[in-house]
Amino acid sequence: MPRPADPNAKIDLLRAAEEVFAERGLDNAKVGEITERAGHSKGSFYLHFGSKEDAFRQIVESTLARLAACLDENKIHESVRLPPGEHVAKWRADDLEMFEFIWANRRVMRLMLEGGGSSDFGYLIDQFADRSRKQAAEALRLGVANGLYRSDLDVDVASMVLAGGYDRVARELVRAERKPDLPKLLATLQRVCLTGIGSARVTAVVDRPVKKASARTVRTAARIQVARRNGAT
Amino acid sequence: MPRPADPNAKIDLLRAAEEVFAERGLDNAKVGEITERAGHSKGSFYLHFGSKEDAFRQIVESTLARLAACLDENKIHESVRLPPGEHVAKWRADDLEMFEFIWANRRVMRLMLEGGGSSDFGYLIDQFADRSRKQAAEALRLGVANGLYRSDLDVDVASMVLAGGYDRVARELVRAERKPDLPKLLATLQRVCLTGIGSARVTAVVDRPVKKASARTVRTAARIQVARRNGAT
Amino acid sequence: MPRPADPNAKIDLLRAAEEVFAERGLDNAKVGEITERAGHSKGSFYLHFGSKEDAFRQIVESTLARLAACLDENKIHESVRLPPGEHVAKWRADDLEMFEFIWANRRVMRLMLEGGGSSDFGYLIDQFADRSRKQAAEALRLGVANGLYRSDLDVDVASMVLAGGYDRVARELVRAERKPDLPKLLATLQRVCLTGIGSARVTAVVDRPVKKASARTVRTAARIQVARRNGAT
Amino acid sequence: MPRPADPNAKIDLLRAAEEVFAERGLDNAKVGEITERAGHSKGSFYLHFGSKEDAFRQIVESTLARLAACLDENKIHESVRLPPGEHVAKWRADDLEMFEFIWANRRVMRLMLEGGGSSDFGYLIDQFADRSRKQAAEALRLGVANGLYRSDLDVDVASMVLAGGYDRVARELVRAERKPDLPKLLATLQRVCLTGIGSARVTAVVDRPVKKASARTVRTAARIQVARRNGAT
DNA sequence: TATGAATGAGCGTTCATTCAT
DNA sequence: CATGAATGAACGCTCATTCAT
Repeated sequence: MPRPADPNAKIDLLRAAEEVFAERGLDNAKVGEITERAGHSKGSFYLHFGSKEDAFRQIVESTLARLAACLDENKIHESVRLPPGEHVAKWRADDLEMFEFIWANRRVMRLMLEGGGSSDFGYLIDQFADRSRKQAAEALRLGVANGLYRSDLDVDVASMVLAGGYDRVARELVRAERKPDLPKLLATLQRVCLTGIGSARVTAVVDRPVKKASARTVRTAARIQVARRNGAT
Repeated sequence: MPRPADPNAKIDLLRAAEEVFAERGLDNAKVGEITERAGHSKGSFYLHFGSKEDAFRQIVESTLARLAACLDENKIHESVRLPPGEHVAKWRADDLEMFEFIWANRRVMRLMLEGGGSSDFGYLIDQFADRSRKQAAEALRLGVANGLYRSDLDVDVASMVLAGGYDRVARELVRAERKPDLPKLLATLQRVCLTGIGSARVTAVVDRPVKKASARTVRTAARIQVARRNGAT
Repeated sequence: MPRPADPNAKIDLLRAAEEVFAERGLDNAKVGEITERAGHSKGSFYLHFGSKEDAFRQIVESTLARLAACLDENKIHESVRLPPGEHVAKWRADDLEMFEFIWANRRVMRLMLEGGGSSDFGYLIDQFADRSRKQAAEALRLGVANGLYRSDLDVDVASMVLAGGYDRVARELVRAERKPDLPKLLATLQRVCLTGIGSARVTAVVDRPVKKASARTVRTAARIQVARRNGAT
Repeated sequence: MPRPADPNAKIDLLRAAEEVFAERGLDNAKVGEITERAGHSKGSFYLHFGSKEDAFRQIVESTLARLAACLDENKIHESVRLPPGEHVAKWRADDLEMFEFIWANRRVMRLMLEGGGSSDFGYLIDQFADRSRKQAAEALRLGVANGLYRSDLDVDVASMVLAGGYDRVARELVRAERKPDLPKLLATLQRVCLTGIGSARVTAVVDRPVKKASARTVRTAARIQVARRNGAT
């Protein structure tokens, strides 16, 4: 049964594609299932997309682009110039915006965070991960320079922890069944990132720039490597 | 006596399979390519594995099992009972063992961390992520009880940051071309986790349990949601 | 409007499938050969049939269903109520209809009578054989009650002979190169069935219900069994 | 685990092959299953048989050869020279011998009667059917000449009925779960063949040589053919 | 002779993409 | 623009047969 010209065709198809990609991953998604759910014909799919991969790319890239706006360099430059109290509040507001977006688009975000079900698009995910880390690094660098962050901070490693921590929160969020209290969650997240986990007793032990590994650690590591050489499968 | 079983057959096949799965992902890996690279026949593959998926599962599960040994609960219980200095050293030694393993098995680890190229095995990755987070939470809980970690720590959120931070470091590691100085890297990582990123100026602002979101944050969030309702696709 | 469905596609495929199944049997028939002979693509085959077995089933079952109409119970009930002369004529007309059908569909009929070339479909053939025998038994029972057939008839055995005799005629027919004179053949067949093969001299010997095996026969049988015990594999 | 030289190897393999062929048909039987059930190696199978088909042929042909002995021409020549009473008794004894053999070898017999599960061996079955019919024809011819059978018998058709009737009884026998009372069954079978099924009322109608089809029958047949041309699928 | 691991040709089926209407 | 029947390359898996021991 043909239907009249449908200006919503592409939207229907994108929505259905998103659904199917999310459920099955790129490789196991069938064009036929997408068009069936969209209520359009297979031919219509190829009127709007060059290929199945193209549809996937359009979905992922548009989401990625919109998400990237939340990780804007300008915001960072602005933010680090603020006095501590406002900096912290701005940070939280920016995070909230980003996580609201992630929640709203959790299906696609989850698809992306879990690799898209195809190794061919790993680059997209990597790209985003690299970007978020670089932004974190830049923010830390500026923050250190502005006295917001610890002057002895190893920016490379800290940016990994920061990006990774946020990444993990995002991964949990996209899999959540009910929307959590985001402002509260993000405030706590921020606080953990800023203050770390150690009590005074412990931070005293580590709270100085690490020059090099202690002799003891090096010996332990050596033992482990020897063990592995002998026994690993 | 029949021709004796080629003792290398399965190993060759596993190695080749690992290679091909890593390059193409499960779905796009071709059994023919695996056997060709392994230098064995197609039939031989099915002498050792029930199916392509079975080979994938064997590779991933055995790696996962060996990795799980590095995330042992006993270690945690031991570790938190030590005095701060030793606790910190033990932590680093355990981390080193784990990351040495990850480096040694970086090809499979990368495959797993990037979703295996198939949505059917997402559960494996999820499972591991859940596990690592639960272990982190348990460690934090005990550490707080023992006075090692801040008494006002939100264990749920902090465990996400911790697991996420380590996760990210692992992701960078499996993609690294040259082996980094792991002891140094892990010491820095540990230090960041323990002390956080904030300078005294900033931590002062946030260094108290968060009761609820500030009025300002709530207003910001509301604005965002309205914006999304109007414009998001 | 899409390209309209090729109305001949399924018919072409069925014809070709029938041909190939008849030549090679189900198991040795190759889908590729069927589609090649049909002048359609391999994909087209799966547009019309769920599997090779499904195509086989469709061919066999539709023929079987149409054939079953020739073995209708109603016809039997009608027929046995007629006076002898008309009964005999009706019988011949019904047989003619059935054997005309068998001739017209001799390729499929032969396929079926010879087991379809696959043990998985033996049940179809058995089913038909059972049915034809049951119909014969019913017809005989009614005929005996109506005085058309011998009152001392052993219906069970006679129905086997009847069904078997017709079965064999059908088997010869489906392998015949030229169409025989069916009305004549069937008239003769009917006559043999009705009057038997024995001359008066011989029928006198056997023309009474058999009570039990004679002593001589039993002794013979015993000898045979002993012989078998000693020598048969 | 190798076993000592086993002179029973071929017998074990034949028995297992018979079993598997009977269960699955030639095409679906797997050499691996045969050797497993036989308790021998795959290699051993090919030491005794050139191929799977060869094993099948050996099984079928040896059974067929032994069965053929039961359909011996000499017996026929002997039998028809006997006076009626003895002729009938001899017939029954010969039948009994044959059906005892069929019962004893019912698994292979069933395999053969049902087409062996492969069209490639249809010729064996056809061959046997032709042979049994020819023997029947020869017996009838001689019997007519000797006044044992009706002088107006159409030997060609009657031999089909005879061979078909016996064939059907054999088909039922090979599928029977318990051994029937063969002497009684065969006596009844013989009686039906000799005397036919018709009562005097009916045989009177047909008991004369058929010259040609009646005008009425021909018209009926014509009607049917017209109908088929118009309506057949 | 006996073994059973190894082989690889072969086939059923899927599904992204095309194109006549 | 829209349709969906048609296409055919591609791939997982099977299993009869071989042969080093």
